[in-house]
Amino acid sequence: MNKTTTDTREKILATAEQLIYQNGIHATGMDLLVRTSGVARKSIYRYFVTKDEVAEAALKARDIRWMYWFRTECDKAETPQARILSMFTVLKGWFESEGFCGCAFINTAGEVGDPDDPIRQLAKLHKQKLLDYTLELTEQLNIEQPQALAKQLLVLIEGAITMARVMGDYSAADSARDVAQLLLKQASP
Amino acid sequence: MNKTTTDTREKILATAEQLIYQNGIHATGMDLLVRTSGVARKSIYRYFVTKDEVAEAALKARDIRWMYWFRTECDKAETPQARILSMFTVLKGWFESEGFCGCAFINTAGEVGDPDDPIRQLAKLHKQKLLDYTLELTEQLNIEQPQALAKQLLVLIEGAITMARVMGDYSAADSARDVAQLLLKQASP
DNA sequence: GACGAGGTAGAACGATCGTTCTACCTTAAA
DNA sequence: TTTAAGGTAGAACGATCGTTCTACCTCGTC
Repeated sequence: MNKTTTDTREKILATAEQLIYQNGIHATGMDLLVRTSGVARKSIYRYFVTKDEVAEAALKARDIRWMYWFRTECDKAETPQARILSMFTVLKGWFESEGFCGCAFINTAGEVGDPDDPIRQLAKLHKQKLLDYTLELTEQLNIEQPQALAKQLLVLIEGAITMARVMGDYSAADSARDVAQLLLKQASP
Repeated sequence: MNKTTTDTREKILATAEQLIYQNGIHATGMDLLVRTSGVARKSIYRYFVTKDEVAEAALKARDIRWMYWFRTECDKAETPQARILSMFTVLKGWFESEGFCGCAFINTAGEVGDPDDPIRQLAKLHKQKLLDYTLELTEQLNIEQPQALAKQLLVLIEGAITMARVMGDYSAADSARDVAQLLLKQASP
């Protein structure tokens, strides 16, 4: 594969990811994608059969990038407890970062009614990955029920993200963190 | 105002609410609304200037109806503690009810990019009402910081709803309930 | 030097969108 | 009985949607 070809493909995906994240799938037209990316219509349809395929690929890319970013940020903390708590400070940093529009997968899942739609499956998979990570962290605690705690932590994470998006209340991350701290104290006394 | 006129208006709103809840605002076209409601195009535009106005009115109606339902369901419990915990069993009943598609306001907020859009403001207002209610409940506990607990409870509620919608995991309500129970025990020993 | 692959610009297609308009029916009040 | 208001059915408008097509440019390779 040529260098310029991957460049074009990357440019399409990066632009689509940004546009979809900001405005959603429905509101992101091919015309806007062409204009914003600077890539010709024909070139887009060379790499992707349909618009939905572009959206799917863009969200897949975001899934990988976001998960990698979140993991590496949280893994910087040294103890298992600190890693769990740092999830919420990392989240707050995300909320306060420029261009924050909530979770792309919660948002796009909201505008797709069909549960069998590939977009919905992508969103579910993304959250499953996040649950896997929280489970990874809780298993480092050597507690009795790491699964139960992991799920409770995911509830807190999703709640904080949703409140940040819908209410614009970024301090929801702090509230979630406080609850997480209590959960940790309760789990390993 | 005539009887038939309010009937027509109600039919429009009820149908729009259902369609928007299931498929989102963008995916709900006027053609589908006309066909599903059985109300003529001209009649719809007699009551509403634009489609956005229909969506706004439909969501406003849903806000009132949902909040009333949620309050009355939760208020059935007799003690303040029980009312707080019952929020999560009520939520689980909602998740398992037929046609559940998550929270209409989280969903629609996801497909509207502009934070100043009336739909976004409606979503924010809805969650504010929910926070007001949780605060109402926590204030009945006679604890030190009812506001902090109310916000933590809202995080749990939003997290459970989001997990139910995105992951299809309705037992998230149970996880949230367990955490709430711990919070209650911690708040008023 | 010819050539095919991959790029750009933009016209154009049919479908669908929100919206308006015409034409006719029903009903309660003047 | 006439009239005006509110209802229905559906054609039709312009705009925009996703998609395809034509025409031309720019390369590295045989």
